[in-house]
Amino acid sequence: MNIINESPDKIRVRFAPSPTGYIHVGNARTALFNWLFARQKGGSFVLRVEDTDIERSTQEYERNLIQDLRWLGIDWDEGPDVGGPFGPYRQSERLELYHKYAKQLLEEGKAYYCFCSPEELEKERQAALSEGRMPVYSGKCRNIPPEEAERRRASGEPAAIRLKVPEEGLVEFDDLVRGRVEFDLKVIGDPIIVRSNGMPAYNYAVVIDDALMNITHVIRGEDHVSNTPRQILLYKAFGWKIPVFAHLSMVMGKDNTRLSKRHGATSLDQFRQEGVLAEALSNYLAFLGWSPPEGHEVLQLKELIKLFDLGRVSRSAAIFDYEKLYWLNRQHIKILQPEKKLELALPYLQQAGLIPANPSAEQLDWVKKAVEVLIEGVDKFSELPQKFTLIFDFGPEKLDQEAREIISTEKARKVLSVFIQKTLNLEEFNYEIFAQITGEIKKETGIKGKDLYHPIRVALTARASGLELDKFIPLVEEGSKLSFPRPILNCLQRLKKTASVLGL
RNA sequence: GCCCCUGUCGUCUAGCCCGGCCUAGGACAUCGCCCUUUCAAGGCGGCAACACGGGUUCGAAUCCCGUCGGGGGCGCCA
Repeated sequence: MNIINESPDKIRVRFAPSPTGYIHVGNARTALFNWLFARQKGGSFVLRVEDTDIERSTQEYERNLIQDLRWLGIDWDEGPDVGGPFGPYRQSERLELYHKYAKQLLEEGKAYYCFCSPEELEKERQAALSEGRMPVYSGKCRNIPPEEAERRRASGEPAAIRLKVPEEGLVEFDDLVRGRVEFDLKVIGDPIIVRSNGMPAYNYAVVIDDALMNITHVIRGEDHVSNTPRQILLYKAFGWKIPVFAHLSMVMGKDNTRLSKRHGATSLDQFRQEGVLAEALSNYLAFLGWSPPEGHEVLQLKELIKLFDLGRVSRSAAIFDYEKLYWLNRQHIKILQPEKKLELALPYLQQAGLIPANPSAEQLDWVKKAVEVLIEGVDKFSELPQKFTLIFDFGPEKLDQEAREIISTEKARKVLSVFIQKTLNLEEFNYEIFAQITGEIKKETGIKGKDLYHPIRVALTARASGLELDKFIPLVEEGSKLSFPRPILNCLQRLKKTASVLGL
């Protein structure tokens, strides 16, 4: 084994995804828990790429993986892109290692060649299943003399390598989140460690890698608990130190099935594109199955590191709640600096064609103010362009039902005709003028409050709801002076249009 | 089917290990009220859970057994 100049009891964890697609939030949560644990304990976090499934692994997926994890806020001390003393960090580059140790097991008589065909094995499996037994390899090739096995291999017969597992006994381990877990060896057959194509099997490669990389704590999904005894058996066969295991419960969709595209966004990439903040997503992910002793829920990564505790991780599966994620996102958006909000909002507004690709300083300044007020109550940045239509779109000719009702009353007609009359000959408009005029109307007609302001809102925005008018008016006035791809009408222009549409 | 894990409000969970402080706490969602120049945001309040059945005990969400439900696994996938 590698002897590296590092304190032997230093905590080392790893995240070992296979680059076969975009990274799923469930995996991201596993990565996050590993990372939080490592960072809190002053340990090392290793990224290892499990790309032995040549059919499905690609370089591009690996790049995405790295990019997505970085975006989330996770970094690693060792990995395929940054190197490290225990490399290489891609399984496809560690093939000789697997062969070397497989050979060792073979020589020690702890492993053997298996010549059973996949079809044959499948038949046995089906038979066991239909008889209500756990499918366990029969051990048929277990006692083929090594010389004979060698001969058959030399003649070109395909062979896999299996680990010899004791026939009786118990494999047990103390899981950091689930406590003691036991498996009867009777339900564990001799697992294949090297496939007949020469590639290592997953259960074998992880053990070699984890052991050689000095991984002390294996934190992974619950779907691996039944792999654990096989892996422990391998550690024992080599006489290696067995790491501490911690199995995290699964992340489910609303219908209690594994979270999938059907349920909505599931990859980090999708959430990023939607405009969910990385800090909101990591915050939410951390709270799936874990909670700090004190009730605070809106936390930054730094605080999560401080508070995280594997012992407080829940053992039952958690349902991914988009509503709560969006709530957390709103909370994190709220505490962002205005400059940051602008930076994040801009791409969405540009893509919607509202803001030019190279905006002027004045335009940027205006957008910053607009974002500041329009982002209120927005779940994710992708919803922002829709909010901006309040400013950019003005269509009094196509009012919705609610707006139409508001301006259809006697009082509303009165307010509007007076208001429009008083603005008819104005050269400019601003909130002070607005306040003065509404004050006059109140005095002259006795109409006030909702009856007064609501119709004016509709006249100015062509909608029943939106921003407060004291925010809306300055924003529109200022914006109308800047040349946007889609020009913003100022208040007086809006009023004229409304007047003509309504025949006032 | 077999093996493993798991079961507190609709959801995430606190409490469980070390029984009484639990008439079970918080958050999201939902409902209502307040605030208000609409809506939202915000503030306040309401509704809402110990899966079920047996034990053990003076006393059980907490300990034990069983039932039922949910999830995971049972590959020459990872």
